[in-house]
Amino acid sequence: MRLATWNVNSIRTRVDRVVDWLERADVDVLAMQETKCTDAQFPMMPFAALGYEVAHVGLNQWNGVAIASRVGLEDVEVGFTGQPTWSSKPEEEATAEARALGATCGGVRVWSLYVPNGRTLADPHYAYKLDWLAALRDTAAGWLKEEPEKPIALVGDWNIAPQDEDVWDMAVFDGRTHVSEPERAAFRAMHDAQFTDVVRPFTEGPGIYTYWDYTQLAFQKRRGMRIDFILGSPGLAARVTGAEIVKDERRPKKGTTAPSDHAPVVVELG
DNA sequence: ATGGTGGGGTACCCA
Repeated sequence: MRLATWNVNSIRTRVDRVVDWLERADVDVLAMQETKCTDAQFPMMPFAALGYEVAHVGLNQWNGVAIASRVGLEDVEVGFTGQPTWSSKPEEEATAEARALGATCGGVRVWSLYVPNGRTLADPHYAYKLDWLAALRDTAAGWLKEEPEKPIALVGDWNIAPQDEDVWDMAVFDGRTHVSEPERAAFRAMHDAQFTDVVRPFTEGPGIYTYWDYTQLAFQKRRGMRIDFILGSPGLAARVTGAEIVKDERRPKKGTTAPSDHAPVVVELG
């Protein structure tokens, strides 16, 4: 089974590129972030034509997460049921932001996650980001307490560069979000909760990224960030046989729409 | 040069 995550930056704009990649990538499950549409606006037909079922949550033009699967799509769940401390915001607001969608696909519990950006260290969104991550850790740890062997994948845009080598120039990021110590501690805490990065062992840096800013020719200048991750529970990590970052999908192509600013990340499970 | 490029929308906000 091949499981992928991709921040698509608007599925309505990008659907042709996403579906074109799916046709070639032999991916069974694709988690998407930043779909930027409502459920009614999500372009289901191109996915259905390739044999994928899709679950989506997005209540407005911001955010929105989805899971497309051709190996079953069961127990679809928005946010974390039974976790009122899911975020520092009221539950209905957190749901409206549509940052987490779970489903069981081919026996694997998959969560498509769009971690809050944080904006700046002084912004209330930064505190919200840390609260969100703490709630995610506590919730995920609870799942493993119930079922230690359960294969669970926490995939998506984490908006954290956990190591210095995960950004093209640490000096540029001094004092900014994504590299701050509290954010990195939150990412390490996921590992302490037994959810480990299953992609990095197959894609060692430095210079290996999943995101390149649209501005200042960042992609052409190889100025990127590694912020998209697949974290696996022990039961999932034991099955991983390979992983890749599909950098080619970040490349502009003549005669087609612009690429997303993120590349897909894929993990292979035995 | 306080820029650049994208997406959402239709005035700017967000990444």
